[in-house]
Formats: sequence, C-alpha cells, structure tokens
Amino acid sequence: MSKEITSREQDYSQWYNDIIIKAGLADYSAVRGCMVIKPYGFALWEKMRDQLDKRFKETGHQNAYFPLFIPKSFLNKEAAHVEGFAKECAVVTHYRLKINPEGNDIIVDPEAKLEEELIVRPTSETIIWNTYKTWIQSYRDLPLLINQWANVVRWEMRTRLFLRTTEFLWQEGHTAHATSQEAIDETLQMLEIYAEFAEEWMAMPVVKGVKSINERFAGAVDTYCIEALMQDGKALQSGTSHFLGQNFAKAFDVKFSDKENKLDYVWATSWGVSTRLIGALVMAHSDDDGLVLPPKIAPLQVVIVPIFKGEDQKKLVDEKVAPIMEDFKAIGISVKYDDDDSRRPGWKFAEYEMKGVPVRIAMGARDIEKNIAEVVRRDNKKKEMVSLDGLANTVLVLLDDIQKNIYQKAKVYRDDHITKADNWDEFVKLLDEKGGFISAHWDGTAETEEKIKELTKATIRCIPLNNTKEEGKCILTGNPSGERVLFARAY
RNA sequence: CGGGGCGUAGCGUAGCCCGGUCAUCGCGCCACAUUUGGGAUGUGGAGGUCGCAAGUUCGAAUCUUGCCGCCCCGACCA
Repeated sequence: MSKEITSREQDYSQWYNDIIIKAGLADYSAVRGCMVIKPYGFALWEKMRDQLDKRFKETGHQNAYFPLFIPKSFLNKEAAHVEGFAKECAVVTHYRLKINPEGNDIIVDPEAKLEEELIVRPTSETIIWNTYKTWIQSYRDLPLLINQWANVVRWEMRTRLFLRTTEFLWQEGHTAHATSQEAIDETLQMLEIYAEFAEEWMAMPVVKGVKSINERFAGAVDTYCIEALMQDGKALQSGTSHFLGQNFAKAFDVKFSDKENKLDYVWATSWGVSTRLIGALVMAHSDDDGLVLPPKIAPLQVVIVPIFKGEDQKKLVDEKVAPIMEDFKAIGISVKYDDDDSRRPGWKFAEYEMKGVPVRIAMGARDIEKNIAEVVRRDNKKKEMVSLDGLANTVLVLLDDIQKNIYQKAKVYRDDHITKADNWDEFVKLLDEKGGFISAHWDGTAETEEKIKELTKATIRCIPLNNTKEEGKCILTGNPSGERVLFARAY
C-alpha cells in the first residue's frame, strides 16, 4: 500500500477515535485493549439490545446465562474450534493472591494453582454444548432456542474502540434442532433478523452472504454474514449466523431419539452481534461535526434549547415548553429540555451535534411571540421555522424522514461502491483508488483467495445470497468461475 | 512481535537539535462582573515528581543508557 493510503487511514482512524471520545460514547481504560463504555454509549447499546432482544423473543427464543469460565478441556473437543480460538484466549491459572513475604506488594499464591486451567470464554459454544448434552434426550426437547447476552474476551494483538476490544459485549444465540433443514432455516432466519435490524434501525445497508471457507467460523459448516460498508471504503462484518451441522453435537455427544426411536446427533446453529455494531454506526453515518444517529436508536431523539435573557424570558419559555414536552412524550419521542444556564446556546448546539441527537429545537421569546420554533435536523443541518401548534407531530414526521434519509444516503454510497472488476489491474486499481466492494470472479479455491489477500489485503467478504450465476474467469488465475464474489479490504 | 510516532497541569501543547530566570501557550476548572439566536468577554485565582530509573555535568524537560506506557501501520481478528 502506498504512503498516501496509509496516511489517509491514519486520518480516518483519528477521526473515528475523536468522534467516539468527544461524543462521550467510550474511552480508553487502564487495561490494555479494553474500553470503558460511557453512559451515552451504553444507552445506545441498550436501545440496540432491546430491539434485537424483542425480535429474538418474537421468533421463539429465550434468554439464559452460562458461565464466564470454560474448563480448558472443553475447548479441545472440536478440532477446528480450538484451532480458531486457542491463540487468543485469556487463561485463569490461580485462584488466590497473597502478600509477598519479601515486600509489601501482592503476588499470585503459588499454592493456589488450579488443577485444570479455566479459559475466559471467547465464545460459549463449548460450555453450552456441554450443558445441552444434559438437556436434550428426545425430539420433544427440540428445537432448543437459547440466546445469551454476555461479555467475551479475545486477546487480540491490536485493538480499536468498539471494533475490536479485548473484552466486548455481545449476544450469542445457540440452537439445537432435529433436522438439518430446520437448523439451516434458523441460521437464515437469524441472518434476516440481523439484516433487517441493520437496515431499518441502524439505517445501514448490508449485503447478506455466505463466507468462503477461509473466512468461515471455527467449527461451522457454513457461516452467513451481513457486510456493511464504511465511509472510508472498508467493509465491516457486522453480524454472523452459523450453521454448525452436527459438529458440536458430535464433539459433545448430544444425541436425541426421534419419532421412529432412532438415535441421531442434533443439528446446531449459533449467531451473534456485538458492540461492534456501535463502531459500524459511527463509521457509517458520522460527519466532521460528530455522530449522526438514526432516530430509531438514538438514546435522545429531540433536544429543546431555550434562548432567553433574564428570568422573565426564561420563565416564559419554560411555561411554553412544558406542555410541548408532554406532547412529545405522549407520542413516544424521547426529549430533553436543556435549560442549564451554565452553558450558552451555541455551546449546546455544538454539543448535541457531536452527540448525534437527530433533532434540535431552539425556542426564544421572539419565537413564542410568533408561535414558532427553530427546528434543526442533524443529518443535513437544515433549519426550519415550525409552528408550535402540533409541533410534536411535525417532529414525528421529521424523525421518520431523517431515518429514511440517513439510510438512503448510506445506500447510495454503498451502491456506488460495489464495482465490477474483470481483470487483475482493474481490481488492484479499484482497491487502491476507490475502495468499497469489488465484484469479481474467483476460481473458488482457498489458495487463490489467500494469494489475493497477500497481494492486496483484500478478502472475500461474502458470496452474496441470491447471487446471479455468470460464467467468467478468475481475476488472478484466469481459471473458470461460475459467479462473482465480493472482495474488499475490511476491518 | 516488527516499522513509525509520542510521553511536559484534567485535556491539547511550546521548549529538546544548540544544557544555564523556561517550565510556554490554549482549552478546561474556581471567584466576581457583564453576557445568552452557533462552542461568550473581562479581571483575578488554583493547578506541575517535565513517564520512571540510573548516568554525564557546577547545573538536565533538554545529552547518554536502560525500563515502562500510549497511539498509528503490519502480522492476528468480530
């Protein structure tokens, strides 16, 4: 990669970090690779979590919770799984500290060594399947549809706020089914739920697809994913749904008797999204003035800023705003009246823009006289003077429009950045100069994929679902190919 | 673990090459006053082991060595 691209990357990283910190979403912590999610960032996560959780329950899933620690031996049971995760595990070896007899500090008590080390879960397949073994005997116990909201730890070499932290929050669904088809249907259903959430709630268009073998989840038969495009032209895997076949059932010996009294291993799925979605949101919509949040998941949708000189005017605005606030709340809009007199209006305008609050309303004595207010939308900064009569309903329509507009803008960008490449030179040029997804032919081999990654840092993001079949030649080897796949540089 | 950059007040920084009233400036913070329609202004004030340790020197933020930490790029990865 050229110097120019590297420095562009650095600028983009800087921009990304600044927004997260200035908007008050998160901060670096004292622990390397870990971050503190601040109240505003967590409120955003809660909004996302609640909506996803609602959809999981609507589709028959239940929440449960499994242990943080996994006995080392569990991880060893599924060969591909252990290979995928072994190199990034935090391991608990002792259970006690003591005062150092040779000083005042505290040391690990060598007497307190665990007989079997415990792994801090990097994902919960193993401990869950160990448990499912005792829960499942009959086809009557199936399907088993469980989700858990949890934290996991993956000891990555390099971290990035929200996108890759040592510890992160996520949800992981783990289901067991009587038939292969039922498990595949579940896998695709959950992928659909993720895609719908990304597009309708996060206003972030995604490509649904299936991963190539190289990018497949450790232990899965097939990994499906949603891939989003960030404003710097890099792709971000935003959610995954895995069809696990009978791999984990076999590894953990989970069998059931079917209606014909035949014994068989169950079929499994797992699926998850993480706080990475917040990183995706930041990179998908933000501008130089800060965050831009889609109204549907903004922790605060509307802020009202009073403008006044002296107590009398303040009181006038207070009185006018009070019933308006009630109107907003009555139709389900979250609203804050920021009458903090220690900050001036200009300061507040900038602050709420940084935080991505979708709509800002400014109201002063001279507006009240005319029965109007200044309404400013965050997505395109347009200001409008709006009648105070029916203000809540006007804003409700506006919020909906903002949601659509943010999505539309991201979609136009995304669609404009899916480009076909038909030969190697074109492919490399597009990667370096334009970025985004590149739709190209590939001969279907892991070696070719690996080679392309080595040469360009681009990986196959996915083979889109409902891909049109088309004869062509692999951009690297020239070997025949039956369809195009999506390449991109990715986070 | 490799390459690059950096560490000076809560945050961001100047000074370092060329050692000596150099600890600079901005933001923030506290007090008071005037202010309030796009991050206010004035006056006064508080705040520092110059990352840590050793060395060179009459004298070190500045030079040397070692260590620690952070950020960015790469390998790894959601």
